[in-house]
Amino acid sequence: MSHGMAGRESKSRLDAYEAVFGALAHPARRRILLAVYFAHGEMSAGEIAAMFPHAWQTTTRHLQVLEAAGLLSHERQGRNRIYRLERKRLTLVTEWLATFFRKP
Amino acid sequence: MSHGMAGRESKSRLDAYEAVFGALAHPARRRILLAVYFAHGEMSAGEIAAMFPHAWQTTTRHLQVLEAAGLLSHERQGRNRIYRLERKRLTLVTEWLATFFRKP
DNA sequence: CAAACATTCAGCCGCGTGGCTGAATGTCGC
DNA sequence: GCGACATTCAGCCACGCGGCTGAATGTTTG
Repeated sequence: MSHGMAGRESKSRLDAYEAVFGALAHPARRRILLAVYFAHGEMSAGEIAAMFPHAWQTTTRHLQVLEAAGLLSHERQGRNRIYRLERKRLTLVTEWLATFFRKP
Repeated sequence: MSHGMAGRESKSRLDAYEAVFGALAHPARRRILLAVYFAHGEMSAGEIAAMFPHAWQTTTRHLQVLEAAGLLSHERQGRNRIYRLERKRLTLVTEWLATFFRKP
């Protein structure tokens, strides 16, 4: 018990998978991630919302889901909100997939 | 236009992403894939259903979702249905992820 | 063939999700 | 400070999803 929350870690890890895979399930959210990536990792909420036909309020919620999953972070810049891609978080998925391709 | 259905391909490809990411969104379905993998790639519907607290009919539907996404296939063996893991299909996800980690 | 077993098919239902609209918040320019 | 702008917050509604139960299908064994 040297490091404190040993048992907890795996619990919250499962939640993390849940959040990340859940976030990736929606096509609009996958598009957002790709768009931000191709815009060199940063994009304002307005620019992102402009990509979609639906109301920007809807996009706002998608952004919140992505941020809650740890896939995006934001920072206020003047009157805009700049969203930044958190690529490290995607490695969770990579890890999960890697299980299936390990040679025994 | 040398290869014929050029425009179509990307359409169905998008559907494929939709199906695969959608299938992976549910924790029970992720568990099923892992379980089948650790059982050396094959498992009967009954064995899979036994892993979960909920009714087996519910698991049946999860299996259908996974099969529709191309992540599992099945084959009748006596009175059991044997499900087999289709690892190749997971490479769709790998590809999608790879985009984010290419060095320019 | 009948009974037992493994599994799916069909239909019901409650809840979360994703779309919308209408207000609220925060920031810049004059 | 006021008005314009960018963005979020709050609340509404419809639809799909994932759970359930009850019947149907197909297969083996005596």
